[in-house]
Amino acid sequence: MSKNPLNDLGESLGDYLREQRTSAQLSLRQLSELAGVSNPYLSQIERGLKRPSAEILQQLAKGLEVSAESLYVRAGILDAETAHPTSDALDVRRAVAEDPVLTARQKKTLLDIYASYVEDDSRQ
Amino acid sequence: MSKNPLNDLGESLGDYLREQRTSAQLSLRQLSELAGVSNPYLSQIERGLKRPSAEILQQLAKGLEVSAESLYVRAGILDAETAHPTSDALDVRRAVAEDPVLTARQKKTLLDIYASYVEDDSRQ
DNA sequence: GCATTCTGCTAACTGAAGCAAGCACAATGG
DNA sequence: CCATTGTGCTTGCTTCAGTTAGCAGAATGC
Repeated sequence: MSKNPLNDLGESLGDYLREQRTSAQLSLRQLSELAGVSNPYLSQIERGLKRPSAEILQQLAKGLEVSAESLYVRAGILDAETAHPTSDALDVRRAVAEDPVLTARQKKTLLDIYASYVEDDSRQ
Repeated sequence: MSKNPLNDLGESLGDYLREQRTSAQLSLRQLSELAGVSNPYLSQIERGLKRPSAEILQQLAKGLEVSAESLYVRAGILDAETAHPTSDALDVRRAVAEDPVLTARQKKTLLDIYASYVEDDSRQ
């Protein structure tokens, strides 16, 4: 149906990036300069036409002063789903769940990441 | 000197991967099957000839049952240095900060993501 | 009115990620 | 002694991330 293979993730990442960029009062070229990428490429990322590598995401995160992980999650390359929560340290989970400013989606993201950390720790 | 552009990171990642694979008693093909990549490509990754994308790294991590994050670090695409958190909504922050099973780095990651959510929310 | 300088976007190219097919060598075993 | 099946590696090929060069429109100023 869609000839564009990266609709879902690409767009949500792109939207988020553009949102962050504009709210930071940066032009495409300014951010591209900060992040060390070309401005047309950044434009394409923001419109969901290209999906940036993790390296590029890290650069962009630095330029925008947001966490690289948050971009990774948005880009779908950090996901943390394997998790079956262990029964350990419920404080973080509860604090996240009860936080009034987070959206349900954001809560899920945080909980997933947290779960992956806990699982990882017990694994190795 | 070296005609190979990705010596440092590529090799340390490759060495680590091969180490993990062999100690897990897996052949190239077995792991490539588990991770959903081709076996020649995995071979090249392990020898530092190719540098895998974050997606591939995630798959490999899953197959080896190690954390994706550890591979990202080895691949040089996760580094964790960025942020300066804002001062808002202390509950989640405190719960994360005081969690005993999280590493300092993981705490930082979670706090960064949380900060980006909160910042994003108050921004717009 | 026209030049400058922003803004974002398009087009065409380069280089490398990742693939399928297949090779060379050991070890088994009929 | 040769077929089979395992190991890892090499060779081309396709696809796409990321590039440079340049276009179209809005805002400034001479």
